[in-house]
Amino acid sequence: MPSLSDYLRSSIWARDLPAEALERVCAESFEKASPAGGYVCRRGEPVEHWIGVVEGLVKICAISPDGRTMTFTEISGGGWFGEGSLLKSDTRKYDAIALRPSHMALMPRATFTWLLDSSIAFNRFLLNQLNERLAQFMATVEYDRLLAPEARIARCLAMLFNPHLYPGIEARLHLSQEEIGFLCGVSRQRANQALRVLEDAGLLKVEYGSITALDVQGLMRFGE
DNA sequence: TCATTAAATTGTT
DNA sequence: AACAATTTAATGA
Repeated sequence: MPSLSDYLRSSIWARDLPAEALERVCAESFEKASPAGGYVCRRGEPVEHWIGVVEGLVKICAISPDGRTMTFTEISGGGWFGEGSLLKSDTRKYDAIALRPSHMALMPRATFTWLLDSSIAFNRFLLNQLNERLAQFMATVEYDRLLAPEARIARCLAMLFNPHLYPGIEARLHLSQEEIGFLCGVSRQRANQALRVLEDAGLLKVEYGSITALDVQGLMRFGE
């Protein structure tokens, strides 16, 4: 696992920062670990940090009043989240839960705000990240309303390989079929069935507790 | 290292 | 939703 300092320095947004700015970011940020199943942060909490996943996998999710869970997206190593909440002065709107033992980098609000006020490069990065996220969620609504379940699941999974939002993602994703169901808005049974169709199409490989993407472009085009 | 057991995940109805 | 089968992880000799 990379050290916190190495992790911060290798983040995409850090590349165009002057050395002194990086020093300050490293000095003020800190690390936090969460066990599998543990909350990284919860809905309703005050938002004090921008959060980067150093290692592991974190889902951003909500739970319905009757207990059903739905997942918006999964953040893997290299990904950052929570900037939307930091830009507003409001409590956190969603839960973040570690799906595997995970390490997070926490950048305090003051540091984040300072970067925002002092670095055009950082602003450019954030604008791009917000734009990519908006595109992802617009696409999700589109797929949800226009596509058959198998194509929807294919594209939900393909979107996790967006290099802007999830720079450290690997072809093999350690997600159970139940979690894939939460992510794609289908039952575990439906996810199971769809995964086998996609495997037969040669687009991914299904294994115990994980899937391996073989053809992300193909997943994105499935059902056209 | 191997066998046993529990827990997690998947397959099926 | 429930149940059975399978895979992995944990434990202890």
